[in-house]
Amino acid sequence: MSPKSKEQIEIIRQQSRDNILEAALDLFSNHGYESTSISAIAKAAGISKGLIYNYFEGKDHLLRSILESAMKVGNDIFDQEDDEIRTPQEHLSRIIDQVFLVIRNNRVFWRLIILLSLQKGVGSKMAEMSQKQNKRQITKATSLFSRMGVHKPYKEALLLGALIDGIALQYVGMQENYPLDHQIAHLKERFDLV
Amino acid sequence: MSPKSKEQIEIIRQQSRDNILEAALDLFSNHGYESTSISAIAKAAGISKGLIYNYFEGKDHLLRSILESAMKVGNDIFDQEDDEIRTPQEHLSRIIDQVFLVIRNNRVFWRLIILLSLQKGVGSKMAEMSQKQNKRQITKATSLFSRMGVHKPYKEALLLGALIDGIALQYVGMQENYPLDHQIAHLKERFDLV
DNA sequence: GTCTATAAATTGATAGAC
DNA sequence: GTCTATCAATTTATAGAC
Repeated sequence: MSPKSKEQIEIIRQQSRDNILEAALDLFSNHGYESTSISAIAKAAGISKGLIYNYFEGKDHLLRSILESAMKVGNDIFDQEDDEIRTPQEHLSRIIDQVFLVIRNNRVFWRLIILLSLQKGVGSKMAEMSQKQNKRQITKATSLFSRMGVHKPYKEALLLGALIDGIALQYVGMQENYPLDHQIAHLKERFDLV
Repeated sequence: MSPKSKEQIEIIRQQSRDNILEAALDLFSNHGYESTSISAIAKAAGISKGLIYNYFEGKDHLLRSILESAMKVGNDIFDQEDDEIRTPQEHLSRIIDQVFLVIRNNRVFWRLIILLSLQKGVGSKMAEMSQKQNKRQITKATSLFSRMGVHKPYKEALLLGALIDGIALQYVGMQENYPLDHQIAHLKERFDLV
């Protein structure tokens, strides 16, 4: 009846979907997955409860959609190679920059990831994926430290991984005013990447 | 009626109380506070729902009891001074050992602490307390690094704090087989504490 | 495409029996 | 000291009106 084209309908659907996802991410991240009700999401998104079930099969499916879409963005950034990098120092420095760029641009999302990685349940699978990628990066960092002539490259990489996780944890947990740039700068200094 | 003395009754009460607290801590830590129901706690403790309300006013009071009792243990350990320590290196090394001793002995509890520190809600107050103590330790570490002749003592202390948090996060999040001792050893090496 | 009304199950919490 | 029975509120999820 109404003269809307299929494209316009699709746009509206996408907007509604994204609106729900955005509200859900914010609540999941701030209050936790289990303690966030569908009603709360609907209220935050300014819509009715019923509409959510029009776009997502259930609460768990909603969470998985959030994780999948956001994880995609993260992977895209990590996979881009940079041919202009010459020294292992530059390479490591670049990786660190990319990691924190992703974290900075997806603060609420990463708080949710950390939250889920600590809990059994729905998000466990995602936590496993995250850990697998972490291992890959440890391997890469080890080889780079090795090329740098560091004495214990594997141990160094492991420690760097813990340090990055720690800074990320403090950053996403702090309300604001966290000296992220200072921490990154001093981190690079301490690992001879400057 | 029954010939039980007041002391015996008190012992039974204490046992039941501790039994509930233990079950609740385990579930809160593994599945999160909000997603753990009173029914689940009762089942895990092998008792009825009603009994829980005989010992605790409600779910929030139960959580606070857990935090208070466990936090007490932590404070006791941190506050003990050691007069035999001479060099700032030894002092810092000792502090690090104490921190990880507490974390190691209360793994599930610290996972809960981190969990709560990331979420708004019931545990926020505890997270604030934890952060305050963190600041005190940063100050102490700064002065010790200063006495060691480190160039940027405050930045160094801040980075050490993040590293400790990161190792702790990985340790409590990992199922097992985390190389905690290796990480601590290499951490001390990298900060010239050996 | 969105909403309201409602069903069915679960939650935190209480009262009273033993 | 412990349990069972039960309440009121809230939860996820569905069906049907517009």
